[in-house]
Amino acid sequence: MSPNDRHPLTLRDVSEAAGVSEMTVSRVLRNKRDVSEGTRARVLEAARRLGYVPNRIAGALASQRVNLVAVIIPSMSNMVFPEVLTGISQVLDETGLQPVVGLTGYRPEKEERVLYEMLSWRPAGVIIAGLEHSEASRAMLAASGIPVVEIMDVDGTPVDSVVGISHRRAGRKMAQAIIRAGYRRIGFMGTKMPLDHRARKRFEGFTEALAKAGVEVADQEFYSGGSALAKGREMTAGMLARTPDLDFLYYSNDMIGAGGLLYLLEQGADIPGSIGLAGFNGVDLLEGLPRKLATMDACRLEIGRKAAGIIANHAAHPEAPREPVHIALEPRLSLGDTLRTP
Amino acid sequence: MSPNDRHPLTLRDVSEAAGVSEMTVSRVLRNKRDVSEGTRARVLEAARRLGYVPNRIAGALASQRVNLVAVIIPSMSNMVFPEVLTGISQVLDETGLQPVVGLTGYRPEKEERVLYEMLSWRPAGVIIAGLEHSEASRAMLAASGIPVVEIMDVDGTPVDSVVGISHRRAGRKMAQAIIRAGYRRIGFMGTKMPLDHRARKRFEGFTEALAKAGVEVADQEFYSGGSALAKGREMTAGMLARTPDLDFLYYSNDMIGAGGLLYLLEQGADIPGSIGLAGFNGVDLLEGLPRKLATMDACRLEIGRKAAGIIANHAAHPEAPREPVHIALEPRLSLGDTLRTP
DNA sequence: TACCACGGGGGAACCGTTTCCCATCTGGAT
DNA sequence: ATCCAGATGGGAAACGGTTCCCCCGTGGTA
Repeated sequence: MSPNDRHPLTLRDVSEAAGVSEMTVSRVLRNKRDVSEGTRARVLEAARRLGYVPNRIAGALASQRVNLVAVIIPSMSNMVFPEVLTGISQVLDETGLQPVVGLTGYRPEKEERVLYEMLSWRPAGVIIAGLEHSEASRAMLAASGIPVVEIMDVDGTPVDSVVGISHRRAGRKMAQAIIRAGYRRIGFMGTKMPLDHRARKRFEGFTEALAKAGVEVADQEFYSGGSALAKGREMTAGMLARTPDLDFLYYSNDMIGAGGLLYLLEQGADIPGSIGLAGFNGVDLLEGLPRKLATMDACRLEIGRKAAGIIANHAAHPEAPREPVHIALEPRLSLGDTLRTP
Repeated sequence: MSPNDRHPLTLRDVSEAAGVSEMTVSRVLRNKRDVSEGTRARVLEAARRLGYVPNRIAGALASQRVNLVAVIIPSMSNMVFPEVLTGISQVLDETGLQPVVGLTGYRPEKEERVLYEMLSWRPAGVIIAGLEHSEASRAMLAASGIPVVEIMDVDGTPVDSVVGISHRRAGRKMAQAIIRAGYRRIGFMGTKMPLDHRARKRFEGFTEALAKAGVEVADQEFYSGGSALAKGREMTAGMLARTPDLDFLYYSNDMIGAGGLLYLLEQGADIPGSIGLAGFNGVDLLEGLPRKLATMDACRLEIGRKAAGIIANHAAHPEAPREPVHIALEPRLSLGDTLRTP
């Protein structure tokens, strides 16, 4: 308010304005006891009038406590991570903790840099996607001394806590449902991302369960970049031209699955009679499609909420002994209208 | 590495291990001059061996410089803000600056709290969605003394810099295109969000331009919650049942527009002959639809990149005089297959 | 009256860096 | 031999809070 642009306000400025010591101002602003109602009101009024905003950097240094939670994820460009973030925010909002997001672009070196950067702020906890990290990253996480929650995936050895689903199992479950429904000539479409370990694990679980039933993937194709919906369309057209006798198409995500579904509907395909389809993720976009695509829910919101809960819990009870928490959520299969019942 | 869990490592630990002073370690780690190659190597080696991660809190306090950029947006749940964030990250990644995201849920009080929280970390800049803020928020922004970029919208008075499009103009442009194409009985569907000022401005611009042509919106409906694609479907069905003679439907976002499009295609409607459609945003999802929905690109990625660029520029030249930058991007109309040419 | 507990508030040290300035050493010029 | 510049490195004082401990005054109690 007062055009005192000399230098950002400090506790001292407020204390002088209120006629008390800096200590008292600090106590008032942190809602500590040992201050009378009168002084408290005076201090609050002075702080408000001056437009004082405390300096958390100094506060954090002195108290050795930081209200930041590092969240490290590969990307924002598909719907999955934003939804995880929404879950994290929902829970953290109630606790005074603040998420800080870092993006790795699925690149381990980038992940390492981002992690280093984040840890240098001494956050209250780390939420990081995946279980696959560079040696150095794992070392940093382990040495940080703060709670770490690896999310999305449970197939592997976590550094500390973990919240996710088993993608291998998700792949298997889908394969089993497909086999049970009587499909045998199965095609697979997915992203061309060697570093997307979760997609890989789903595919592995999928082929493994097919093998158990004596079935092999009859055709497969991988894409990268571009609009997923359009890619699903193109790839489906291409694959069916190449391998016309397919009776099922498994897509590694709902978006390309939806593209394939729209394409097949236009072609007048008999779904799920002569050809079935399934995707993965359970995005709510599917609700509005002409037919509901079979899919498997990845529990994204819940993963975010649970992970944030673990960090929040540690932050609330700093002295409590640290037990790693391992939560494996169960992806729910939804048959939709594109996977016939046996 | 060494199981020295006593207490997080400090410069002192590294300096002792390397046999130099803390100052020298600090210089090495910040790539400053005045250190011989030999010492530099020894220090680096010691830091690596110990697994030292600098404490930026202390660093920031001492140097009065912070590499964080506050990004304050309403939500992550539609594709628009994640894409803006992607743009911001792309640019900030090159500069050593780190975005910190805060979510407001379109609520001014929440925005105020989040902003306060963010400013208390003394970030290098603030990127905040929209031009409408509470009195207190505007005061905080103005008093903060750091570069502020308001994004998405240019219809209003910015606190400092601004990057966005004119939503009013976007609405007008779309209305003009519709009128020019000869449509006259126009229905509107949008979100029921009194606090989504940008949607409101688009609608205002839209009706204003229609009025100029002597046309009024013949029917309108607002929704909230749920899957946008499904809502678009339902609302379209409902509206056409209620007002069967509509010859155009304008949707406030592409998702509900896509729902409406899918519905009408199923009904075998003659698009764009007897009924036209248009959405807003230019999401790349539209590429894969059976017909391409007419839409208007909101330049989301570019907004993020430009806004981040302004902050990065200020951070790189701290002493340069601060000129507010005003950038109005031009949304591109794309006729797709659902808006006939005149 | 002496004592003590307690409410209310202040002072000093410290958190781990960076900034600023000074000390030392070397080698070449004088 | 002396002087000085440049290279290299160290020391002390911030930075703006919080923690910990102490002080003062008051009022009830023995």
